[in-house]
Amino acid sequence: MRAINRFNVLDTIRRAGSIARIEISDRTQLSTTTVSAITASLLDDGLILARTEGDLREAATRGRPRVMLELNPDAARVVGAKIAANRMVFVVSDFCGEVLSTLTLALRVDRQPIGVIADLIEDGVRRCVVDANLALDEIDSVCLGLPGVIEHRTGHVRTSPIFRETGVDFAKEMSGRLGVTTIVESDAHAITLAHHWFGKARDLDDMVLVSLEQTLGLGVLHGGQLFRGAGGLSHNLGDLVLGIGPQGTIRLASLAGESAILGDQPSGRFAEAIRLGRGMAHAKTLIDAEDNALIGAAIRAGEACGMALANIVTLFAPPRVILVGSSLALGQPFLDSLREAYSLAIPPSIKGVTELVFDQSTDETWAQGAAVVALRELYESPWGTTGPAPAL
Amino acid sequence: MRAINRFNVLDTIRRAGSIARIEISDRTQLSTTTVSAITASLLDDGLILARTEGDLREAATRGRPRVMLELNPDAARVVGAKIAANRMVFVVSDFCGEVLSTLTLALRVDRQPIGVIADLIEDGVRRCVVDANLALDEIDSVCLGLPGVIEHRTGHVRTSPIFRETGVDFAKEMSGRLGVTTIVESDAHAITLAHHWFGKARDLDDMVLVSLEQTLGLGVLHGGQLFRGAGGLSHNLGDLVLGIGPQGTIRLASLAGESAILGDQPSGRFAEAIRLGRGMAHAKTLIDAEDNALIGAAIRAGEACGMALANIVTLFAPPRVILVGSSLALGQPFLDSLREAYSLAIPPSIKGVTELVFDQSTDETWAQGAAVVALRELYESPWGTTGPAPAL
DNA sequence: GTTATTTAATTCGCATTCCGTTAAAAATAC
DNA sequence: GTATTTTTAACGGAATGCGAATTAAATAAC
Repeated sequence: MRAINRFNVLDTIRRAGSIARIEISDRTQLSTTTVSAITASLLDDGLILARTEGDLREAATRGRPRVMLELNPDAARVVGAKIAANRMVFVVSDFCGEVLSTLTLALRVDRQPIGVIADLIEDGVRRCVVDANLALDEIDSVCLGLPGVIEHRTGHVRTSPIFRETGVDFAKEMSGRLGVTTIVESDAHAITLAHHWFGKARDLDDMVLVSLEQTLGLGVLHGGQLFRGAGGLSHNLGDLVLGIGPQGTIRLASLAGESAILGDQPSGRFAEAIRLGRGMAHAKTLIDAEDNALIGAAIRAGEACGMALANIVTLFAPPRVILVGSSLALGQPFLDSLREAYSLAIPPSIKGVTELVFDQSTDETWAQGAAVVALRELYESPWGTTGPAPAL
Repeated sequence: MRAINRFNVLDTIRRAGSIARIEISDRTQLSTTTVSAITASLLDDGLILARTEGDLREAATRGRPRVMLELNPDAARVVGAKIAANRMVFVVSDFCGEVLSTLTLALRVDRQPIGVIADLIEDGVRRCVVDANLALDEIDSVCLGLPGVIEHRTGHVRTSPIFRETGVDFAKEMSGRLGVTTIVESDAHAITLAHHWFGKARDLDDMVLVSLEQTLGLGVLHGGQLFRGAGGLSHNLGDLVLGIGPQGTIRLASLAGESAILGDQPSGRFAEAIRLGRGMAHAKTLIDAEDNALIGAAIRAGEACGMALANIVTLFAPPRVILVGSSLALGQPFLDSLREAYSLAIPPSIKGVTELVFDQSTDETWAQGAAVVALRELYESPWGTTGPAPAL
């Protein structure tokens, strides 16, 4: 009981960023007495801080000025990471989700043995922590966001484009190496929470995010919680079947995956750009130069995505869908055909329910999302009402 | 707080059917003291009953015998209904979900004006209540399960094959006519809860149900709760897009809907059978007689369903999928091609996660599911942990 | 037939937590 | 200084939940 109220107060403070006790009691429907008791205990535990100035009401109010409460950034530190096939981005973040240090490693890791990848990640985490002037034992939790199908609950990576192996118990592997609790999560889920806390879904507890990267991922937020399949399984949109062709099933990934758009030849015109993680940017310049083959690929990919998107909206009917990922960089041809296919495929009965939003986040945002996953586990919401955060 | 525990105790009793206090305290982790207090209040309110005999342990145990507690069937009565295009089925059920009376009306209502349909439903409800030797004012709640896209929260019917109009506020309409709180819910959601309480998902809090009737519907159970879209919107699987053909999008309904399988000619060979609601049964006899046109249609429908099913499993990754609905009556050709297309389309990464279960429930089960929807509202789960019920 | 044993359920007393009210303290505007 | 507003503190009352002891009801043992 106390735990619930305590969490609600803490969560209210987080959402508001900075808030007076009276306001907390207003929003949580708790008496000022109780709020005072709980905030006193939170202050005691060092989870929040009091600031004498900062009352945002009209400067000229009489009466005792409000004491603003806010999260204590130093209450915890976590590391979030986005692990992609050709780059890794790490952030160290404080208890508020604010980034303390960033590290980007541009290197191609896919198809390396697990041990090598784990080595590189371990290295990145350690370096990023040092960059933040911290030691690893000051880190409370680490969360790695990877592409693929991941069982969050068990930390099992069922399949991932960056692993040769399937069924890797990666959370255990990394926890052992780092000596810090390590969570493994789908990168799409991470960016979904990032948008919920800081981005374009701050105002919503229900939404869907589609990530168009090397892998096509999905994040569904329902009642402020990530919707996970059995065992906390993440979704892999690329596995969606769009039809049956002459040589078997046609999956979304084969039309709209990175390699489908850019071509998969190891010695092709993109090989070098892709290796450097600049495939999509390079593609964009070629499209601007009216490279018809590429424009065609982008249009086909957009159509496939639009159709898949319509199906997802049919199933989830969210008020908002956020599209993110490197493929957005393809620009007009891709986006226009996506939008067109979407509006063609969306059934009339739910037209107008869903709003499409495109967002080109930096990789840092993805890593920050992973940090949010870690923070949410620390917050340990008893009844899971973690909601949006303040405008930064 | 008390409300939570009270609900949990009540729910535990419902799931167990018959259970001693000590066992409740075991399962709920509440102290025997608290359980005693709560059960006393439940007994006082007439929601549960005590039975001296019925201790199921080995007959020869020493000690004070257990007093078994069970739901009081008379604590509430609800009406559940399945409204389909060519028939209506009503049940009156008690507080346990047990059926007290049934009424089936075989009549074609689709495309009638709202007023006519409402008249017929009102009539059916009233007659079924009388059949149960009850008066309407002894009914606590009514729930109507209809096909289509329905906003449970508002009682709005966005689209339904049985209504000419769109955007009908049907809950309000029927509440007014009956003078009883009336809930409107998707028929697929109703049968989903029926399976959760009484059927093939008693042991699961997470599962997906696909209903293959005139309309193709979906029910997703997540943490013991129905997963609803924005505004409690129900899903319409028939709107899923399977590809783009020469004349626009190809939707699942156009391949696997009832009219797609049976043909849509008003004067066709099925016209009469369909009108009588025996379309699928008739089709089955023709298939058994090796009617190739129909077998072909069934196979195409099965393939389309299997593919759509694989996509749904890709998105939700439930441990079990239950398939229900009249189309299952088509038999081998349909089921085999469905299974084949499914196993072809299911991505290897989640192979083995999901178990397919086919179930040919009677219409009464659907109506019973609607009754469960009504009962759940009465139970008013504070934290929504309503789970499975005992084998009957 | 009486007593001991075992198990189930209830009663009693205690601790916690919350709320409401009231009062006091703090801090500022007028 | 006085008025105003926020925050803290204190007391009483109410609800809840738990542990320990007690009662209840049956069987086993003698």
